[in-house]
Amino acid sequence: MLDLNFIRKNPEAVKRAVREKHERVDIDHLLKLDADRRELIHQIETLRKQLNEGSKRVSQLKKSASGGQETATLVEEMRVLSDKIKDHEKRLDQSTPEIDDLLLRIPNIPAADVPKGEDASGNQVVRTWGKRREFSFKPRPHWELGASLGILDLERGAKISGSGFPLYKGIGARLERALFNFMLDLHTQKHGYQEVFPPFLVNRASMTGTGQLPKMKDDMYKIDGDDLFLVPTAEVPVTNLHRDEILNYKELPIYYTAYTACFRREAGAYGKDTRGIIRVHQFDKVELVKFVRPETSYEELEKLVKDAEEVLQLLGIEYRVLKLCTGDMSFASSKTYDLEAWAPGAEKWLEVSSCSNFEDFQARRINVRFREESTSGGKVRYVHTLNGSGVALPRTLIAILENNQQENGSVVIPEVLRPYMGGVEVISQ
RNA sequence: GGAGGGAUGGCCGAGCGGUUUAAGGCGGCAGUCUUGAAAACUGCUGGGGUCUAACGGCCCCCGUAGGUUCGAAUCCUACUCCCUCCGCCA
Repeated sequence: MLDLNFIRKNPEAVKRAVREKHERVDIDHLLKLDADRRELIHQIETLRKQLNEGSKRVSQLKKSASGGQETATLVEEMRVLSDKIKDHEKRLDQSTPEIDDLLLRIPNIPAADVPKGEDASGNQVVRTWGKRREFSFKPRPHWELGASLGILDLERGAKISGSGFPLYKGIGARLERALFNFMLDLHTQKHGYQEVFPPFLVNRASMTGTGQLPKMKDDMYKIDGDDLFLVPTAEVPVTNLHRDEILNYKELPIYYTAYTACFRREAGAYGKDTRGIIRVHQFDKVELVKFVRPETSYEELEKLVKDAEEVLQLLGIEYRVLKLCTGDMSFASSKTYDLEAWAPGAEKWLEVSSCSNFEDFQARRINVRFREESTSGGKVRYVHTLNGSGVALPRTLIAILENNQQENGSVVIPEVLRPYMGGVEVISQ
């Protein structure tokens, strides 16, 4: 959510951001509603002041126990005034939700160095890492490898739940577990993140706070009978951890990492990436979340990306880093880097991480602030929030299977995972 | 699921229709004293909105939302969350 005061002063910049991110919000209409609202507030406050003064006089008159008639007249006057205020307040209550709703639909403004672009084709490759493996045979896609190795059973997953709910078995299940344990250990032990294990169901306020609602409501699983949603990413519970708090400057920066399963309906993505586990309704992910001082957030974004990259480097997966253009970045983001791993079987780059600086956009929604040092005036300011996958599992698993496959169909386990696998070096039939 | 108890500022805690402009304490910050620190003393110390060039003024916030009243932290209703006990249960 943007600062309404900022919108008043910079309507053109806001309109540009709305256009660039392909949103539709009538900013002029918002400003009109806002002006009306402020006029109404002014009226109410004037009336309320009169009411407060009148009530005080009633109190004094009653105490002096004189002028019964005067008191009765005044009380009657105040009753009329009170009704008038209630009437005005009703009008205010009608306009406020519309303003709030419009505010929630305005996207964040892209940072100055974000490339302009309409869609994914406008994204810039910032760097690549790793050497493309030369295969002496035609690399097979992960769904074939997974099935023949008996570690991935999509048919039975579909039987239990439906298409897009993968079932990992045996050494495959262990590999999945090894991956997120490895990632959590790396981030907690080497990168200084605190591990949290949050709820997988969250309430509406949390979903709205991080920006999934109202825009993405069709992409989420909603619990029937309760106002709860399955988390589409750990970003939601972890970022909401400090909702409505004022942090001490000494606490910043705060780094959290969390494993959760993630649930996404992927409405509107039907027919895309239907083979294998490239796009599924349930997947595992290790998330990185930061709360930082505003001055440091872009520096913190670069560090966050490096932390995610290290996961891929240690796993020996070829990847590239993209800086997303205005048209392809998410609603709430100021600047986003995507990490894409190379999958030689599926023959495409797969997004395994998306790292964003939201500046104060989320902080404003979830009301997370911090108090400055008293030497800086002790002012209360919004923190900046960041997050990124560190990293998403199914596609990382795909990259491992497809990159590390051998001609006989077996797959070599990356060395860093072997301690988590009971020393298993190769998955074979 | 059933029965009770509770929710007040960063924390503890008073208040139970009108000097509440939310007592008091703790914590925090600044100052005095001191070579420095501690102690003691003094002062300051929540958030939001709105008007103003600014100084500052005014309005709102005592879990949330309604209601009663000239006036609500205080009375009424509903809801949420926490605690205790019972039942059920991994």
